[in-house]
Amino acid sequence: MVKKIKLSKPALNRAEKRQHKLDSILRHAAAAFMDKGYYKTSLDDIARLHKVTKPTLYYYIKNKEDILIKCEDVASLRINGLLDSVTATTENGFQQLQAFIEGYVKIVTDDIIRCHIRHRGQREDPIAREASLNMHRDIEYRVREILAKGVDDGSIRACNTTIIAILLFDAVNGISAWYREEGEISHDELVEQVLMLVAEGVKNNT
Amino acid sequence: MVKKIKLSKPALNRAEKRQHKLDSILRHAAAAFMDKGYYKTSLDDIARLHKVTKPTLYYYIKNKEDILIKCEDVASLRINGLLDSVTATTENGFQQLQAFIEGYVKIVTDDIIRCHIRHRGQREDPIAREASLNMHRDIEYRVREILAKGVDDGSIRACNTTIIAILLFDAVNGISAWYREEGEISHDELVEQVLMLVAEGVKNNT
DNA sequence: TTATATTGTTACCCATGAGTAACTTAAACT
DNA sequence: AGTTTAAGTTACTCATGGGTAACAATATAA
Repeated sequence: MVKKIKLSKPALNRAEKRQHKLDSILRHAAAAFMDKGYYKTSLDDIARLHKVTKPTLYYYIKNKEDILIKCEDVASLRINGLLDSVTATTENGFQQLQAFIEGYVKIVTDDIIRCHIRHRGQREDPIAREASLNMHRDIEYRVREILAKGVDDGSIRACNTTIIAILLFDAVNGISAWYREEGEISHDELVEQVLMLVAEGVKNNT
Repeated sequence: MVKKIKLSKPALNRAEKRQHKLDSILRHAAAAFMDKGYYKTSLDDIARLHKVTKPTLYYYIKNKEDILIKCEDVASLRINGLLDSVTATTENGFQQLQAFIEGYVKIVTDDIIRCHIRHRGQREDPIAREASLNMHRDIEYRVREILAKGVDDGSIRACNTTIIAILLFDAVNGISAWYREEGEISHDELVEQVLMLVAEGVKNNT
């Protein structure tokens, strides 16, 4: 008889497993929210995607809205992480803006980011609502700061950085609603077109 | 005793009155949808805004979703009307694009237009959903045609008109979510900034 | 092996809100 | 005037779905 090897600690401890489960729930939920919208997605739907029953979800989340909040936390980390790395360089403002857009177009197809973009500010709890709006404002503000830096160092023309930041951010956020990686348009072409628009506009000056 | 003057036909006949009531319902509904979102707005809420009771609404609308559909019809008429007048001129593509953006920024603060932008495609009935998406696609297509005309006549630089049309359209549609006429930013400043971005981008080329 | 905390289940409660039936009041056209 | 149509009301039905209580199974630790 083969001697049983005593298994050392399982590959993943409880906390890690729990975290994985939560991540999976958030992913499934975000995908469902993007597919059918928040209100048309029931907790039973989400539970089914995750192959558990509804009450089990409550072991990982506080309530339905908490899913949205947790998704947003993940999205916030990723977007702010991108902004951190972009603004940490010694490049000029315009180059940082380019880098941000490139990075943003890469992550904007992720369901959790898409979910955040589509559902931000849609909270029933006024505190959660405020937090969501503030989080978005903070990000927008950081984009504005990049523009301001560019205006300052001369790489970006003088403009109302508040307005321009919102317009640009809305344009790239919009990508999350229509762009599909499997579709006709390649990622590179998309980035190229966005960058050209941002840099030069559309007017022909030749 | 004063002789009673026989009143001639009332100022508004029934069909007109009915139309006015319907318009008012749509307006109230659109405002409520923008304030709280479609699903958080009950028919009782809308009825209350209109100072009637819920069943009365059913004299004017088929069901809740029908409100969204009727709002969209109004929005479609206005946006396509703008596109009609813009494309009827002999101006070049870039000038037509400018004219469209100017006109669009003017109407984008209207609750019914905002409601359409926010809720397009969000239909339970698959046929209504398809209709909503097609309507939006048609408009987007017409913007693309303006760009294509501009590329053709040399007023707009060569670009992927499909992508650029969506990006620009998303940027201006986004305005409906944040711009308030009572706010800090004047309408003229907003239009100026949008047109500058569209024309020249943000890069400083001096 | 046994005790304990962790996951999970079945079966329910209950608030909400869309939609309807049946009835009342007001207006308009002979 | 009286009849008809429009417009509105009160009082319901009923499906949906978030959330919970109470119980069952599984895994970890002693």
